[in-house]
Amino acid sequence: MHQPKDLQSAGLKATLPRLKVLSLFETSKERHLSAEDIYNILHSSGEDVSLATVYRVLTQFEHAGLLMRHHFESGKSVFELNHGEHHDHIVCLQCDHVEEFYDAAIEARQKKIAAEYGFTIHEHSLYIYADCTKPNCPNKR
Amino acid sequence: MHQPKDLQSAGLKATLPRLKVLSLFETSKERHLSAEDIYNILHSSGEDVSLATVYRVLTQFEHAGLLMRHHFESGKSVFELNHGEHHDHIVCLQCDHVEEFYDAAIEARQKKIAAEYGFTIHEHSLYIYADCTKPNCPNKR
DNA sequence: TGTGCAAATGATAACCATTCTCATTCTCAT
DNA sequence: ATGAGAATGAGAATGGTTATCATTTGCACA
Repeated sequence: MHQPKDLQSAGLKATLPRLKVLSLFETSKERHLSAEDIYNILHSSGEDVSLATVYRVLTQFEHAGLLMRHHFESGKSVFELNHGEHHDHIVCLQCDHVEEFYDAAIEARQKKIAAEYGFTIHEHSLYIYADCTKPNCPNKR
Repeated sequence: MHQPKDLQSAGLKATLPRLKVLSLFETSKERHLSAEDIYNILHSSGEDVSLATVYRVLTQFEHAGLLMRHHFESGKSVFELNHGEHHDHIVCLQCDHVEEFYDAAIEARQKKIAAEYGFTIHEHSLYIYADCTKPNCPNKR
């Protein structure tokens, strides 16, 4: 993990802050992290990276295709490693737990619909907001 | 349009700012409006409503079921009249033009997928970001 | 293997959308 | 009409994010 090569080939210098952020995504149990999450995790393990740098690095990684940015209803951006396979999300409204899924039928319908309306699809985001069934979910139902 | 009755039955007093905002949604050509849009439109027609009130009224209308709130990638909330029929959106990334669509196949698949993962769907949002074909769209392709 | 320069970082101010505060004004049941 | 409580306006405050700029760092080249 965190080979300088990844960054170099993405056209980014292998700086310490960038290596730390990338490594965090590769080792963290939680796939989906916000800028604040990253800032807090790094600081609590003694790795001081400025919040401004965290934001800059996340945006750069997004543009370089290393990360994907998501806008959940929380109002803040959430990032995950771009493993190259498109997928959509189910987000629990109570505990923010996220499940990923991919459905070929939905993808196909979307393409068809966009074409009908004369649009060229750039990307799409499908978020299903729901109540999950994790035992520790604060969801009361 | 803008009958006090609508507001009363929603449990809201028929105040001037509320009537103005509601009426704006009912008469505006653009179905999808942000708080700032509304503030600007009202002011440019001599109707002075405080921006804070616009935000308050929008949130109240959303809770009352009169409006629906959407989170597009623009970063700001966008509202539209709740006509009771669920639909999804295609948003042009260049000119913010919005098309609505409904696809029974996609709806069915979503329900099925959520069930497979053990979720109870609360709501969902499907936004397709694309390039539109409006003649006045600043989209360069 | 040192050196310079462009690029990256840190600290903090600025920004933007939105919410809060609180004194004043309005709505509406009486 | 009137009074109690709700709604409003103005501006301060907030939260997430971006911009500024002086300082530091990575790295191509000598």
